[in-house]
Amino acid sequence: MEESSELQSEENKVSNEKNKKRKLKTPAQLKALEDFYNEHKYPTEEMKLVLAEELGLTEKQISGWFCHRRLKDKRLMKDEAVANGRQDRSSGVIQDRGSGLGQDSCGSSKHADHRYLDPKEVESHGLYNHELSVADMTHRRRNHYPENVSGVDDTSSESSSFLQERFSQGQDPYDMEPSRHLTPNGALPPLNPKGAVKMGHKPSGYLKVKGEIEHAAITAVRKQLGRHYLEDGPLLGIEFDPLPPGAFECQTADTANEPYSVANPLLSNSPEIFAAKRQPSLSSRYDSYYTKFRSQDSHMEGADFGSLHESDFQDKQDKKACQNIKQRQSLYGYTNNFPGRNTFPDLYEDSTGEASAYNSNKSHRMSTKHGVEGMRSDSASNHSDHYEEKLTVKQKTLMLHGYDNINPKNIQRSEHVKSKPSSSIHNSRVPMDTEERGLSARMAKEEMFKGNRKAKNTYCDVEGAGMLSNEIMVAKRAKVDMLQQYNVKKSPVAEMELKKIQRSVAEMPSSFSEDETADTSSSLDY
DNA sequence: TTGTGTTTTATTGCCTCC
DNA sequence: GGAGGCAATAAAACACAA
Repeated sequence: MEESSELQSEENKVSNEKNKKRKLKTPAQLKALEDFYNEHKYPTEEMKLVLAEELGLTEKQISGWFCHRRLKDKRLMKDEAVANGRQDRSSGVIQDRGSGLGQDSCGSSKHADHRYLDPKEVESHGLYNHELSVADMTHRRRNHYPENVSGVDDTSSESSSFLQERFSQGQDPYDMEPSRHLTPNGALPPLNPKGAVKMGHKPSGYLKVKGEIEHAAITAVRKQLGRHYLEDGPLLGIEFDPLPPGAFECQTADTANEPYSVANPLLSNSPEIFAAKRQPSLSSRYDSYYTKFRSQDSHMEGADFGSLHESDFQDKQDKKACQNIKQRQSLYGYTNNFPGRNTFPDLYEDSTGEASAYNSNKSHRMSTKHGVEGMRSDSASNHSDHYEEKLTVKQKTLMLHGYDNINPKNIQRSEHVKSKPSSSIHNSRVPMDTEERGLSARMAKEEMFKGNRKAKNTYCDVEGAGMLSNEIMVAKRAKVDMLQQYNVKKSPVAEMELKKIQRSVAEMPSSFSEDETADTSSSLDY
């Protein structure tokens, strides 16, 4: 298969000139192109050249493919817009596009068409509904090649993520291209929520915002309940001990405004709460969701590993195994192919639109981190749980090596993955331009998904057990370790990477403690 | 096996921008 | 005027039902 793909690629180059009979792109080429397209809808000439070189295609073919791909996207978005329009009219629910914050920029049908957008803007934003379209299509493509795309595993396939690394150095954990969810050993990952794409129908506008609406409703109820609402109250059916006399004597003056802090002193200083109170507008849907999620998880600070769904866990582990390979490649060969741009920092900081939507995501993640750090110190002081501290270190090193082991900015970004939605989203809120609004909505969606999974898992872990926080942490830790071991066994690539990283860690400056390096090794599987 | 519909690829012409 | 992008079109490849 591998040989045939390469052969076919070579054949493409030669035979395309000889006869005009069209050649289908190999699955690996398609995967690479799709991946790249998700990052850069309008690749520069250099990018095209490199892509062409990597994929064994001509630049013309690359250009043509991207052109057609954009057309395809546009077509799909039109269809979707029509479908959504119908749905929205019939349901009368909040429009999906833009999810509130980005509505002005993405909600109008006018913007459903690339033609009305600055191409650069389109690229850097990603049109709002783009992910779904691409996901849908890549999904279809995967069906189109039932023999398993990753089974090709030829050089082009290798170069796909590789190229992505080179040009974007970003990985959105919630990107929905199935191609990225293929495991390094060629097996399809276990079903996960993202697999819902498989259901064939894209989520309608209503379905997509339904969860948000529910959270908003919960928040509303919560505010109505005021002090009576206990975030971390006992499970239903548990009887309370009688309160001691005077138990309510020392309430804050305005408890109605501080239901959370009453319920959970840990949160009283939370900037999230502050922000939630400050933000009664549309965005409060997310804010309140974050708050809810965080409250549920107030004892879980630092134990985010266990809160990952195993499928996602596997996904991330698989992706990282591949990424690590690519990252190392990028270190010795392609760190700066394009002078003046496309280095990682450049991609991050380039605000001209060349950088993909990841830029914004990353910056968000970076900013998110700070709030989380702040909260972490809070919870740490309250919990005095050494496991938590250890996990924090572990997570840091894990993220450092698992995601981005080069760039400090990337490290920060990686922190975001484990971080909870934080106040910095709100605290750093300044008058947003269109791009930021659209981005904000998207980020909120991402965070919501993470939060959903996390909250669910948290509940699962403590369900009916009444565990003390330490026990919870231990349980979670054990779960994480188990999953890590499982993933090492399951993924030979990850195992190989593990050994390689271990070697490279041995060469690291002595400032890295042994503990950290040890954690790093196991964290690879994250 | 065949016919039909869909998707993908290649080509060409036009338009816009620099 | 050249480069890049979009749109239209043709044709090959593919999926699927009869």
